[in-house]
Amino acid sequence: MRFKRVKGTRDILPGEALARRELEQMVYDKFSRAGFLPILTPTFEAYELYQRSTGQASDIVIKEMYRFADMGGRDLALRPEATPSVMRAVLENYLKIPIRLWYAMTMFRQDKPQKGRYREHTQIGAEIVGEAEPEADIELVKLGYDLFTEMGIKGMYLELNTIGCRECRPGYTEKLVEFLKEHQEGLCSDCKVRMKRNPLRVFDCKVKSCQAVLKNAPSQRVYLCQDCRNHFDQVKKGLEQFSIPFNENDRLVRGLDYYSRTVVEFKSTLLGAQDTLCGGGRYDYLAEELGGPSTPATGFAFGVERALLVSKGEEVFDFTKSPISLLLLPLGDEARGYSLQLLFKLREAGISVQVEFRPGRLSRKLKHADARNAERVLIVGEDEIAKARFILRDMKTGEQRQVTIEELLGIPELKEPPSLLTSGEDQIT
RNA sequence: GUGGGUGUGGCUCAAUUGGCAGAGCACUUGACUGUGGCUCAAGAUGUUGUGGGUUCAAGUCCCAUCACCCACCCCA
Repeated sequence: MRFKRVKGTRDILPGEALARRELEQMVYDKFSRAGFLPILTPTFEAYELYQRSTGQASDIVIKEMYRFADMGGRDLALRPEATPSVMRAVLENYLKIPIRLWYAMTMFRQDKPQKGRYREHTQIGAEIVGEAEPEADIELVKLGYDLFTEMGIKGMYLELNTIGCRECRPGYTEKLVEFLKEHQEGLCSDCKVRMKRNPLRVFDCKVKSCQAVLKNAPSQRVYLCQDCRNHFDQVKKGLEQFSIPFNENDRLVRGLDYYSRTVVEFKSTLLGAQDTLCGGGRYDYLAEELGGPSTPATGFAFGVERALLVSKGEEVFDFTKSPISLLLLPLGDEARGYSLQLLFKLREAGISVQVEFRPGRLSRKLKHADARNAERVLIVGEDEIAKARFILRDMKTGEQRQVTIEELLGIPELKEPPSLLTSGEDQIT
């Protein structure tokens, strides 16, 4: 029985895995320097956590969660996103706020897979918990912007909006619903449902007739309270001050229920209709929703697979070409055991080295060595062991000479870290 | 949930109006018993996604089904 991977999941082969490590290292450095601490939360949580935070009006909760019962009858779900877990962890562990946290964790959503979208995917995110100031939003956006710039994200642009707070949003949604009701006949069936559940989401609709109706919809701008207006103005001012280009888009809402005030999306023109690379915003009420004290917070998260897709494109390291710095070629049974000892000795000295144990004549072994991209080989035969002098052959030039183990340890090139990464044409997909 | 596309050796793809399932790459072995890359020779690899139907005959035509890819919705 040959098995296949489950729909929407992927095997991340060495080439891509290496690229991801490189990315994670970069992110780690950047976040650490900005005072963000790493956090890891469980892969599954109580279903209710997401229901209460991500929201009953979100598509994620309505139809995309992996929900299951464990043997104790607990109602659980694989995490579809991390923010609720992070906030839950902050509250549950009474972490001292303010605190800056970041994570790189897998997420699970049961939607239909396509390019750059998988049922299991990795998100890297950052959260500032306990700071209500617009500067926290600015800091975060700047952090993301620098990160994506450094990654070489192509066609990147940024959309920004505010969706008000609990003071001013109700007044606005009332007006919006009023308007939508008047123009109900022009709306698609989905929007009619959204109108009742989460009216702001109608702005997400791509149906042309709906967009036509929405063209004349009241703008939230007009209804913002003074505090929200100030907050938004300051965020915008900050971004301008630090030369971060953005489009102000009063149609940008977000798919999740917990957002308030600032919402932001990083997009790439390379991604087509599902162009969102990174999403985030402020969620000042989430802590209270989860039974904690009033705790303002703001954060963002991006999909690693998607980010890699728009930074490196289809190009990824070709791991089949990753070289072997030194390969030992034992000849004969006795030489195999000897080579293993030698292998460990050389490794302890910091040399990157492997052994070809498979049987065969020297010519066959050399052929294998070549196929494995060995840069040098060391021939370990009975004669060499007896004389304690081995033949070191440069596979590129074909030059070879006799060396003792002491001489081998003194060759500086062998101590250089292995260069596993060779750029190639291997496919991400 | 909706729409489109593709399924043939490990990989990339051929196969005429329906007529013996093929090539290139990769792989194995040998020429070469301790010196690779080049060359030459030989070899292995398939339920043509699956099930049914039409036919003397189906990779090819028809029906069904599955898988994967792409797009929509939504999201990262």
